[in-house]
Amino acid sequence: MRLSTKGRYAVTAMMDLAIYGSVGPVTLADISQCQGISLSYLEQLFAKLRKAKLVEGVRGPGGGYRLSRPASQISVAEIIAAVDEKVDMTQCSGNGDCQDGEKCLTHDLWMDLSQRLYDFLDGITLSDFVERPEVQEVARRQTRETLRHHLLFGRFAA
Amino acid sequence: MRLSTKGRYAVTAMMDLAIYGSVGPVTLADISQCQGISLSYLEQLFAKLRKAKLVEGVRGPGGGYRLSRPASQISVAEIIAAVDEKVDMTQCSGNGDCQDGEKCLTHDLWMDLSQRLYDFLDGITLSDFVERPEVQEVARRQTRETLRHHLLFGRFAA
DNA sequence: CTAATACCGAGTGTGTTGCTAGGTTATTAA
DNA sequence: TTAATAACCTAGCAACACACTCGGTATTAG
Repeated sequence: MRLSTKGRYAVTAMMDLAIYGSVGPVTLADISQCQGISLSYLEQLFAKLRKAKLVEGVRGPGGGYRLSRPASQISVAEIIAAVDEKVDMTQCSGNGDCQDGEKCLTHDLWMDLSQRLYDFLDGITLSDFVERPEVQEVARRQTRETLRHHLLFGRFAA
Repeated sequence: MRLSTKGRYAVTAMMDLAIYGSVGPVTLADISQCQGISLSYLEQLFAKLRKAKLVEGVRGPGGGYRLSRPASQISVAEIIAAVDEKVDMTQCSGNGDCQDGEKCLTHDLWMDLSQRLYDFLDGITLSDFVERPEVQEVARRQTRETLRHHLLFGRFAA
């Protein structure tokens, strides 16, 4: 379980999908502009998120990305694990073939801590953030703006 | 709050100090051998841990490192924060000077998650690991070995 | 058809990681 | 006093991850 800015980008982008996804697919261009992340980098991140079955892409105009599951069923741990590179996991890679007991001891202790951390992050879902009142507030306001924006560009024009 | 193998090295090394520190200072050479980490790299990590007042160095033969506080008062979060490099923290670095509310929204949500994570890791101390029965078991056995080792080299010889 | 958008791959500069190598101090045991 | 031990310090380096640019293809709505 590694945690860096890469994970933060992925989580915040997924938050955007959870918050604004009710209107329709969210484009990476929107996220790129709002979060200040490069578009191509977002594409790489979403390639992994898509491979992990966390999001679905919708091609063509009016397309974008949407969550492939309800926000309440997507945990922060899943998102971070999806964009994480495989990490070496030390010499004794879970096999327990250490040279002496001392190494295995601290190794096990770390695995214990690592598991606790994963469980903690696995217990936090995207809906935990979406349902906060101030988010609802801003989301409502910004959804109107998004709608207005879309109307300006004729996306939902009758 | 970043989390990588660097943090794992620091935490496991601190676990060693907590477990075997009762006998006396623990040398970096011992940790290096047991954990399979380079000695110089350990020195760099411990330079930061020392700067963060988490450990104290004892020079000369029979020297090494010891915890500067009881294991029950050293949290995992402190250790990881000590060896972490300063991270950029996005463009809007806590000032809230984002261009639009949307960016600030997810930024705040991430800060919230980040804080929850820190609090979680701050609630886990080194003593949580040292006090586990199987650790006590191995530590007792290995302490004998350590003592025997020291006796072989005349460290505690009368 | 045309524009929008996902999707894909190559390449690039920068920073972190973990290491090697080579020292200097401080302290202890002989 | 001397020699060994171990902390402490600096510089440099190879490998990798990070985040980015650039260029392209495929799909779909209007």
